[in-house]
Amino acid sequence: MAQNLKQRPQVALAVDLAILTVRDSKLQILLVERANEPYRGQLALPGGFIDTADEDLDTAAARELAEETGLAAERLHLEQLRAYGSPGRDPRGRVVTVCYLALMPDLPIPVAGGDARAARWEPVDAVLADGDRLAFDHRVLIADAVERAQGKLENTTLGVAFCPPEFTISELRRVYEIVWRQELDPRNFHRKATSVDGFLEPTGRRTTRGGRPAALYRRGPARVLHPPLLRGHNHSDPGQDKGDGR
Amino acid sequence: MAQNLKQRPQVALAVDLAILTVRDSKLQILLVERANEPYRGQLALPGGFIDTADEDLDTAAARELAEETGLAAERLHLEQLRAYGSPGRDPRGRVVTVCYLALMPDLPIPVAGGDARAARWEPVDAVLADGDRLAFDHRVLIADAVERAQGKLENTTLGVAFCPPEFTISELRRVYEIVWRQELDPRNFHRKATSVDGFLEPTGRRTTRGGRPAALYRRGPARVLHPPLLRGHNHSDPGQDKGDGR
DNA sequence: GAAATAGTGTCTTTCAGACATTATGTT
DNA sequence: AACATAATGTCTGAAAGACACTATTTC
Repeated sequence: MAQNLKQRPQVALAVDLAILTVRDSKLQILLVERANEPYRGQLALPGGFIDTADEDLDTAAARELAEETGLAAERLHLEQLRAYGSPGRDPRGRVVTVCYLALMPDLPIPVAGGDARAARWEPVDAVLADGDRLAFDHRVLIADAVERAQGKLENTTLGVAFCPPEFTISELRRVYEIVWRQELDPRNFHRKATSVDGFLEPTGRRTTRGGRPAALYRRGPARVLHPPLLRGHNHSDPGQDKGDGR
Repeated sequence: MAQNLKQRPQVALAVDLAILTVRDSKLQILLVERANEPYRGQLALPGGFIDTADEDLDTAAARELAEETGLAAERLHLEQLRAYGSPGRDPRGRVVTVCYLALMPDLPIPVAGGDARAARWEPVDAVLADGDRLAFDHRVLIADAVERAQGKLENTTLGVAFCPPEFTISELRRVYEIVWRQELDPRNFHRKATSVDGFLEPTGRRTTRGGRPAALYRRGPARVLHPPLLRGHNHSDPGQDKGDGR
């Protein structure tokens, strides 16, 4: 092992954010247009290099998130996705990035970030379909982030992370349908959501809109779903190889 | 964003391996005894700094795995766990490590690694119970690795990664029982394992041991379990907070 | 009343959990 | 025969999927 750290090759370390929301009936991701080379003019995940030498990865991610959205990280879900470190992923040199996944409700906030970069929401489907618009290997990071988010909705109560503080069961179901790209039966979903202990807490209040007023709920204390809320089998995919292994 | 990478603070990047196996009816992990300061004499995950500047993270992990076990990574399951980068985690300075999780059958191989370090199997329960034996923050990495492995067994067919090329259903069940620390009904497990399409392939061969000979199976092409094979509810844990969020 | 959306109920199928019995080898 | 382990079967209850109906609001 290393006697002296300075003798070791060092790398530049960055933190990138995959901030997802459900907006306009689509799963969208916050992207910035790069002002400088490389990939000038293309879209990239917000992020940046670790500035202070004594900054924790999670802290750095939370800081970036606050800078980009103006939101304190405490109010959002933020978790590490994974690290990416292919040698050629940044033309400037060896850059390893740790990507974080954030889930947030559709707030009117993000447009004006702390710095000059123009941050905007983009539908993930469109962005993934035209990967050439994306800088670096961010197409992969985004795909991984979406996959992680989809899985989270199965096993945890994080669907509510996409919802405002008070929401109806229909709104929550629409989140699931959009993130999973799959229609769900409203009655079965209602039954499941209300039967899971600690998932939803009734507020007593109701909406007032088109049809019959819907009951408003807030997030409950539960964090895991037992048993999970499963996506329907994708029978077109026999589950042969998800490419996770080696 | 950075004009010049060299102006950015750089960090030392390491890759650590959490190599798990089921051995001696216990979940065990391959650890090395540190020969140098810091944490001299304590146990640590095998790993090392990224040597060549042009080495991919996955490649570096596979190389370390081969050095440590003498096994080609193609035959094992190897996946990235996550990155760890707390400022104080290495007293020598800022070191970010990317931890990889490997699952392997109980092979008589690992003892003699390529280098002089004494690598040995240790039961994870014992190591986690006495965290003071471990160097750095490796207690956390190991706990995370075990948790990931447990989850993998629910949703994927990776239980077989702990088994030799041919194995019986009882052996597979024991893997699940040991990793999950939970007894499973042999009959229900047998039913489930054999009913999942592509999970197991009969070899036609049988064991010859104590009681009635058991049919031998090999790993099938399926990689995901649909529906998942769930651990029993842990009713002592109401699932309030898994500490994943922020 | 018509339209829109919310909420409840029922039937069926699938699957997990609990448990008994039979099968096939060794000593 | 005694023993050990493997394999199959049966019953039950929980939960998912499919589907019909009732409820409450606005226009």
